Amino acid sequence: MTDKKVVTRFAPSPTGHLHIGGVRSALFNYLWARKHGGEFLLRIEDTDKERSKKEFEDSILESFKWLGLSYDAMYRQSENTEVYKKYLEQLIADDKAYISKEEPKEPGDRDSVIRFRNPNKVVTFDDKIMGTISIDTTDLGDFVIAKDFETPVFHFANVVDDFEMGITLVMRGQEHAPNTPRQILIWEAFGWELPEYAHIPLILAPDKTKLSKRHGALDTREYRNLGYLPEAITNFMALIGWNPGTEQEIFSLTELIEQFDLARVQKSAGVFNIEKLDWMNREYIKLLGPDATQSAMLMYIPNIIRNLTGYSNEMTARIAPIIMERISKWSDITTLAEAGELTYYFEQPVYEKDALFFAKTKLTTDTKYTELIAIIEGLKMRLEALENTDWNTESIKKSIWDYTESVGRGDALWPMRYALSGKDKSPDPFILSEVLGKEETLKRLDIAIQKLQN
RNA sequence: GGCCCCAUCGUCUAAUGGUUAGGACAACGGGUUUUCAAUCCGUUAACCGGAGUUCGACUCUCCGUGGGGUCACCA
Repeated sequence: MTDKKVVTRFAPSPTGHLHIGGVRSALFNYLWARKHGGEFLLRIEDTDKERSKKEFEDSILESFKWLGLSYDAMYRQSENTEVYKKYLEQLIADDKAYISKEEPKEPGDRDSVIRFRNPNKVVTFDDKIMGTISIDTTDLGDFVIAKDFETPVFHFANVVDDFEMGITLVMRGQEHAPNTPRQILIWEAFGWELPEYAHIPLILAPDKTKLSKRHGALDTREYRNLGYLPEAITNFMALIGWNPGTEQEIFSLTELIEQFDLARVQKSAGVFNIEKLDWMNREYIKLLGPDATQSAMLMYIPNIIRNLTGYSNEMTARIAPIIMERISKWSDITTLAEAGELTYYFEQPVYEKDALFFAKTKLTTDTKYTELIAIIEGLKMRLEALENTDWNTESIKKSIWDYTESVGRGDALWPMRYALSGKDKSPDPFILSEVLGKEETLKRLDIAIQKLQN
């Protein structure tokens, strides 16, 4: 096959959304094809008429688009019935298969199916990842390959299509490995040249069991909705079960195409580690420009913030850089907002006056209120002197820095920050002052003074 | 249960017979600092067990143990 053009495929059945594990199968097939200038095909395996749904097909296609995995052609098995019928007839004519009378065992079972005449032999194949695998197919018996001429079953349709589409490498999850011999039997019955096989390791949940619904988000669209970036998803998925052998961790899709190598694919299953995904997603967020982060802010800021009387899109855009520093995915914006961490940007915070005192305050207990008032007045006076046009973090800091040093930084900066945010934890007072604006900053300092006077 | 596959820090992994077993995430500690975040620096932490083979095994072989997959008229 050395000179043959590489053709790979991803063959999902539209009985559910694109599973996150499926993303990696698709990705590896995509990478391998692109790396070799070959073709990557998408084949919708919708032979199960009851369980296949258009809605799932749409969802899968949508996820592909989002992930940026382009395919060269798309097929549906449901549109290929004539071809299967032709090959089914051929197999029966050659006495490699036969129509079998059955006693239905379960509801829905037919009283007649098409069975493959199993030669009952040991099938050995060379897997590009697992190595040589040898399995006795005897206990498979004469397995069913079609319910009738119009209704082929997975193994048969899969083989026929892989042949018809000229697939050179069948790469899929390791759960398919034990099924491969029966498919090889069908290939051999037709006398077709076998494709190569590569069974990639499974992705496991943190408890090392198979990834399933109860482990959380599985549908690729959920990751999109949570605000993960597609580049982070593909990068992260590529690194489960594969590594370049170097210490590089961040890869664009293009770099993955260049560096991906089947020879370096793991044999053992890997756990899906969401913390590392979060870290990686953050790395990608850091690469984004202000436009992208601002529109993400606008999109993910929840109604509890939007409904505040002081709300403005302008403020939301302005605090974007501050928020970006403390999130790893867009939905964290919502989480932050819902935890009350964003409210003070839009309205005067509510707090107790004693909270204005720095924990390690040097102020004398019996006169501390008047002392603190004096400090805040001192801050105000210096800030007022700042021109509106010069109202930025650096100038603000410069204008009060020496003063805070003279009265004790903590005793000045803590109350200033508290007056602006009403929170024990927040960005520093200089940044806060800048985004709040001169007028609002002075107003909040006044309010702090008023509180202290009562 | 039969058959198949797998086995290095908690997790993703590097190592292709000779390394102080390396990196990343996480965790922890520290610097910076008014708090948080960010950032920088550092620490803890692994070869599943037992026999071989060999001068020498994480690396090779066998057995055991553990984990996973698969055994449909689903894919």
